[in-house]
Amino acid sequence: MGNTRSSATKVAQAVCSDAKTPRTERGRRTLRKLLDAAAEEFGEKGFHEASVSSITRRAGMALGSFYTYFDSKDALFRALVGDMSEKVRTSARSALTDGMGALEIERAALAAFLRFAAEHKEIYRIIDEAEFVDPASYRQHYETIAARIADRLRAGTEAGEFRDGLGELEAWAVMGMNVFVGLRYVVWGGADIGPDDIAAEVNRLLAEGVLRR
Amino acid sequence: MGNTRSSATKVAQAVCSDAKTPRTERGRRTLRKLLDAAAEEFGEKGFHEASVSSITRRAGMALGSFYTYFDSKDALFRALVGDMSEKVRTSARSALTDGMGALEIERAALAAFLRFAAEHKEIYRIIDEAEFVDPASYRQHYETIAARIADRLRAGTEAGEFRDGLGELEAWAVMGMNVFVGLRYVVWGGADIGPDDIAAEVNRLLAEGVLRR
DNA sequence: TTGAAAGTTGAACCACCTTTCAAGTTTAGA
DNA sequence: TCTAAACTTGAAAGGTGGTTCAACTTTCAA
Repeated sequence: MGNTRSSATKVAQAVCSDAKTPRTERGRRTLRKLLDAAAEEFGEKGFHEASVSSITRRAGMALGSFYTYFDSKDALFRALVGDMSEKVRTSARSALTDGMGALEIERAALAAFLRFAAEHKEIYRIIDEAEFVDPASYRQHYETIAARIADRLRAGTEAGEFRDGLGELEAWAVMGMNVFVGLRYVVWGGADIGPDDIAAEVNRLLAEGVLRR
Repeated sequence: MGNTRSSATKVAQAVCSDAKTPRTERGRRTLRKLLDAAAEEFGEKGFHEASVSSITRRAGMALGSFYTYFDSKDALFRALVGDMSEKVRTSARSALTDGMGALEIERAALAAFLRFAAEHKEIYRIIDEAEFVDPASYRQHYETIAARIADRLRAGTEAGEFRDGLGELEAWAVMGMNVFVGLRYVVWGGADIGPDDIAAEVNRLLAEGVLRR
């Protein structure tokens, strides 16, 4: 199932600030089960409707075990936000390969993000709810992504492919586009358009804008 | 204080589906006080941290009076989302005047939205939290705004100012830009850039995109 | 083999906060 | 003025669900 020693260890590192680090392999497996169950539960119900007892029930363990791994329901949520936030960033980065042009990079990053969102619709609810449960992580999530987009835009300008004057503000605008089309066409669904087609159309808007020429 | 008979009546109509319509002028004033106190409380604390007793304390009335006007804390929140949602739409529309070009309309609508957000930073938290407390209103809020943007884009195309191929997807992208720059530069603040300058820069991005020419 | 550390268990505690209600006060129109 | 309806009041009921804890089981290294 992919719960090898190394992947479980990675989990423990990623969430170490909020989870009590397990000492044994059994503990690492239990922590992973807890995080997976929590992602489902928080994704379906939201933070406040979700209950610790329901999460442990999903994970197939007793209520009390929860507090071996987390100090509180809040701490679990924080750990999960960090976990998810890293996954989102990783998914976009892994889609980029050498030799891509600046515009192509934006298209590929968006398509990868949309595919990831399709597989993990719960990220929207979890990241969005962090605004209320864990504001610091919420800010950090978006600021980190915006910084990365801003870097890519500047690189595009330096490569002569993009115009001048692209900075942080444009990065936030690009991020907003990506997030909102993902919400509408991937999370909500109902329109017959796949990640690649969405990315292509948004990419055209990003490239040339709306003005007729 | 602006609580004239006619404005209080308007309130009662706007929230009628969730509030119990007051019969007297005193009742309308009390309902308005409740909505204002709730906007503050929900804006500061979020739905779940906010308490009915704290809201009535802010509004300067007894706890029990709350249930004269709303069936539940949820009903109050729904009423408030409807109230806020309408205010956002009104603010953008009121900035548009006859004779504006299509691109200028987008700039003016964004600037007006940003000014409104600066005056009512709580709208972000309230609308965002509707995703969890009142999903139907959340969807409706964004779908309504997206539909309006899509109409404006189509009008721009018909007027020959915008290119072809602008539809719902582009409308969601535009809305995403606007929401995210508002979050970053107005709600979070910290950068010395005002609504008009933000709107101008986003407008350039929308007009011509990022490609060098 | 063995014992100390790690992990598991679930009943019970308890703090919090929404909602109710019956009694009192104010308003508005006849 | 007078009375029925509208509105106000705040103590207390009642439910929910996070958190604790002490006894029990499993793991692992010496």
